[in-house]
Amino acid sequence: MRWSTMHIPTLREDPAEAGAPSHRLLLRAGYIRQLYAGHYSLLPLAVRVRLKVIGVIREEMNRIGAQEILMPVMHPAEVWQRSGRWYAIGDEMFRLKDRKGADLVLGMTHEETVTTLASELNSYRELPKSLYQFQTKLRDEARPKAGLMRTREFTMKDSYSFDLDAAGLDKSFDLHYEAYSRSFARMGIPAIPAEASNGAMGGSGSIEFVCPAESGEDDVVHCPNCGYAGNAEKATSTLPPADAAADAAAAADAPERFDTPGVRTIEDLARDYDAPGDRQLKTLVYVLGGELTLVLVRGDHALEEQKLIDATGKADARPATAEEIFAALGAHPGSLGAVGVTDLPVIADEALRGRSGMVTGANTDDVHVRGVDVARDIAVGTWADLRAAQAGESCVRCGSPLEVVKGIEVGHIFKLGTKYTDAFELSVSGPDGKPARPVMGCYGIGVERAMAACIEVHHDDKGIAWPASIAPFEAVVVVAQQNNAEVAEKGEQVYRGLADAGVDVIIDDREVRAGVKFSDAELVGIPFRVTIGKRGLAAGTAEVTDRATGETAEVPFDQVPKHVREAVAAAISLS
RNA sequence: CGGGCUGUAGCGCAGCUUGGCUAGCGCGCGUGCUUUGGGUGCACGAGGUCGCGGGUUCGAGUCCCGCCAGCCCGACCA
Repeated sequence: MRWSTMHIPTLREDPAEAGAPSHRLLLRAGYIRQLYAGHYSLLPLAVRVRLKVIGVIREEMNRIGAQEILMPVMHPAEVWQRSGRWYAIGDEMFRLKDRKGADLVLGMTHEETVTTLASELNSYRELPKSLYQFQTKLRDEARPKAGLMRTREFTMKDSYSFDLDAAGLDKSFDLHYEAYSRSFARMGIPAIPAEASNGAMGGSGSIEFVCPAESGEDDVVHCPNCGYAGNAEKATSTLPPADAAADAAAAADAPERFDTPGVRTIEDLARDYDAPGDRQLKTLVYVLGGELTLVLVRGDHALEEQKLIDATGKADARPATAEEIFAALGAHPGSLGAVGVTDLPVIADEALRGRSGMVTGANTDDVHVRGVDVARDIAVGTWADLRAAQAGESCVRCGSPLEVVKGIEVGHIFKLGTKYTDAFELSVSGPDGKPARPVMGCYGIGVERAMAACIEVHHDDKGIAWPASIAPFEAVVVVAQQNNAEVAEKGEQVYRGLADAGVDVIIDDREVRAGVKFSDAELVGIPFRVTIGKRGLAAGTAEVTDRATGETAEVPFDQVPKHVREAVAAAISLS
């Protein structure tokens, strides 16, 4: 490939609209251009990287025995109606009508479609089976952002496993876990596997792969000591046991009301009434599945909404409005409590179990109660882990202090169960001759997002520094003096030598100053730069420079192909 | 969907507050000379429905109203 003929529109200045490093660099280095919000054209360099990412994932999927297919982007509404998601999903699904007026869906994922294919599985002997594809997904994201990080149109590698039973699903799940771990490692993406909420996908378990990055949207609770990790929506931590003596000291025979004029917050109460946050009950009011519900957490804890949803199975959760609250409890937020409340469901966080001597609102403005014994005074209907784990709390596995890191969700694997095989009434003949319902798993990797995540991790002030495994080219031959016939010819020779040695190489044969070529090579992020110039010509050497480290080696011309090929191989095996 | 901000040449911006002759600057682009291993220097040149629509005015890039688009924060995110 020749730089002089390739479309690589690099920009000298940073584009104004780009915030995240990957967004800025993808634009500036000539990889992508925006058509409109959330929709990007991939230019030649990006297409090359995308194909390499796909290549890595494809190898790893094939390695675990998955088979590649390709399903349509556009689906009849019927299959989505059959699974129920036609009704369950809101504005995020693109819907349209064809000329006959038939309802159609632009696929945001392919569980329905693959399950219709799987109807041709007839016997347990055909299981397990994993099918995968690289296909465009369309999602009407409320807020596309950060370039390729969050778009409305993107490529996803999605795979779907079918097994005879739960044990089989576990195995397929583990195989995908391995394939994902290997894929991300090969692409130089330091993805942390984190326990995650299944969310609306349902099913019995899920792990998301999170690449730590400032620009990420996920919070992951992570133990640097033992490696435990969980999405904030799911992660737990160990708390020190409550101080029984202190509880006893604050306890009372019955809850005791006391006036707290002007007190609205946990902090007010802690400061003015000797009630530290961990001695308070925080009473939140939610509308869960249309029903007003009291949610209790410790005063110094934060509710994790997803845990509330997971614990109750009610996906339509929202905080109640001040009006709804006043109508039900007769008080405003700041003076709410669950003591004596029997007409509303109460769900409480596990950290409150067994506590006594607690302080909470009295459901009268400017009045609180103390000496509350949770077991005695509150009609808790459901106990659950509801609080958000926080940095500094103890790891549930090893007890070390946890940290909270921001990251990008680059992959997610789910145990689905039989939600879709039930809906489509899929069955195979089991070993006993009776019908058996296959259990499914689904597994996704965002291809362009993985590219963005990789850049977030591999860049510096000069530009991108791709891992060799997915770089658009492995090496660039820079002809330092294009107008010097001897230098130009030597550049061509070295270029051919590298190509013949199997190196994915581009020659920068443009009639521009050497400085421009150096800057562009660094901006674009090609791992190895082979510089041919007058200096080296006399000595019979080229300079081979490592993009990531900046280290340069003088290499005799005839050894350049071998040297670079080995350097590339080493770089690829490293990751 | 709520809050904030921004739309002027391919990119980055000034001009708007206080309306006024032909709308400017830097980068990039073209031509020529120059320079030649870290985005050279000089000269000449091309490139604009000032986001769109309406209004006020003798006159609107500038003031007013409406709309659209984009960015950031939040909500949302199967």
